[in-house]
Amino acid sequence: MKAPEREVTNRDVAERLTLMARLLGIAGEDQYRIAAYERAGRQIDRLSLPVAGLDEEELTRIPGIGERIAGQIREIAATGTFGELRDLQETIPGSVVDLLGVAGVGPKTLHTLYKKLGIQSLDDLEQAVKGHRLRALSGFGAKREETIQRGIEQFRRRPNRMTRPQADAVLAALPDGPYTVAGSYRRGSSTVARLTIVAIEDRPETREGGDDGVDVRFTEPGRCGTALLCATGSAAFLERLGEVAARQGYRLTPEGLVEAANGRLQEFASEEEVFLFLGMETVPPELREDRGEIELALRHALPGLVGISDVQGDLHAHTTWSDGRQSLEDVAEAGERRGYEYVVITDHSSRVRPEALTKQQAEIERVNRHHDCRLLSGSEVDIRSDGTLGYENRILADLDLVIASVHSGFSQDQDVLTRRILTAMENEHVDVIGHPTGRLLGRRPAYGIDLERVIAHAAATGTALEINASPHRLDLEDIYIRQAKMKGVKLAIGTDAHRIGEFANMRYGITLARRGWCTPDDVLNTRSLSALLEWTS
DNA sequence: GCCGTTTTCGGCCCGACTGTTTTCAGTCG
Repeated sequence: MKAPEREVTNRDVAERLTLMARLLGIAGEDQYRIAAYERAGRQIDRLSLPVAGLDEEELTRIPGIGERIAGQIREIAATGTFGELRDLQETIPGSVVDLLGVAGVGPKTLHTLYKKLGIQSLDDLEQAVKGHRLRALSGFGAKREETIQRGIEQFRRRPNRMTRPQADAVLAALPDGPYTVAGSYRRGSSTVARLTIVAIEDRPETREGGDDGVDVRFTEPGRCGTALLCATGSAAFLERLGEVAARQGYRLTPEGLVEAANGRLQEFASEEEVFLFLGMETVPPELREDRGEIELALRHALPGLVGISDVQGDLHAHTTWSDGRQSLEDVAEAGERRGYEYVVITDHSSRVRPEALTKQQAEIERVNRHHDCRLLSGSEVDIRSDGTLGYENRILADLDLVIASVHSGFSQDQDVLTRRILTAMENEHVDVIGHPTGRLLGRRPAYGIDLERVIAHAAATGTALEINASPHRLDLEDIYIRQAKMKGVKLAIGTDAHRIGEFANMRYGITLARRGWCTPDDVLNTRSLSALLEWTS
């Protein structure tokens, strides 16, 4: 038995257990046994206490962890894995497990494909689809072959980019030291291909760092301004800024501004000093995309962007009443800790029967008596595939805020999908369209809708569009946020929090709103409670 | 596999949707 090379984290344990669940699924095991491992994995993942130090008795006190899995967790803590998992891994290659990432392929399908057709890899699967070997199996037909073929194409195209939490994890693992994160991360991009950091040293050696997907640039304190500016980009922004400098007789370099006439170097300790020297307003990193910001900065006319401190509440939260893991009390407490005036409870219409919704409203009133942060009664109501909404109008009329979202029928053609959303906006009770494009970063592309039509109709009907702040969605994308804002459409930033920790994702939503040039006035939840309620009524 | 208990085995979240079926299984959220 080999000891693990580093301390085993809860994430490591959770990953092992989740992998066990997947392998059992492919092996065709009992679904409840599979579910037990999935549940255990989720449970460990959300635990704040490090699980590696617990003994078996303490472990079994965690809901969903019994004697068996407790023993396996102890084994993971000691050796990095566990025997039963190793045994299963020997019978099922890892390349088979990866196929679960193909949309339309679930555990049951994969079990059949693996056992009956011996499919072990993406290439195998594609060959089988192309050779029409799937439709020979019972339960499979031409349509499923097409679905899986689309899934394969999408899987192959998936970009190799980090989500922001993945990037944060890489940054957290870096050794301490004076440095600033630059690049697209600093500009607030929704995903990051490569991390760029500027390390500040008194006597920088001439060297290039670049381990572990991190690009390190060294500078000294006196030159930090241009170094950071150049490392932050974007390329288009820097090119345009270079032109501004050139018109004044300078060349922009990471070391400083070089006088064209005599090669003398002008150094700057901060970005602000560079912009000041060039006679410009400081351009916030989120705007540095060459979308007109340089011209405005020269005229000192940049918009006053919305900031996290402008936020008065969260407009999108789930609880245990649907698929969330937090109670109403948990939400009220989380809102209080964040200094919010309100949080809107927006459980899924598909999971809360009308009678339960009435009960929830009573419960919300009860919770509100004990907390300063006011819970509002809302819903995330499905826009069903036939275009109808998940609740009748008389129920929607009773709610403080209604978010309407598409959760199904993603593959409908663009016109049908677009019209579903337009129709939803026409309902007088619908206040917000949730995650308007439905994308899941790195997993699923945006569904095909005509966003220009959606934005125009949002303006016409006075419906807000959501900026979904979940780092796995970050939906709407910045250029559409800006288009919406320019048409007078309000943006509703919601975290879509399913558990307490996710309220902190608001910062991602704010970053995205800033990339869309939003001022506080463009964002619905910068309003006070009374102003918000006035807007919705 | 876990849990709760009618203490040793039966139930485990569920609704919408799709495709392949003629009543259901699998996927997805």
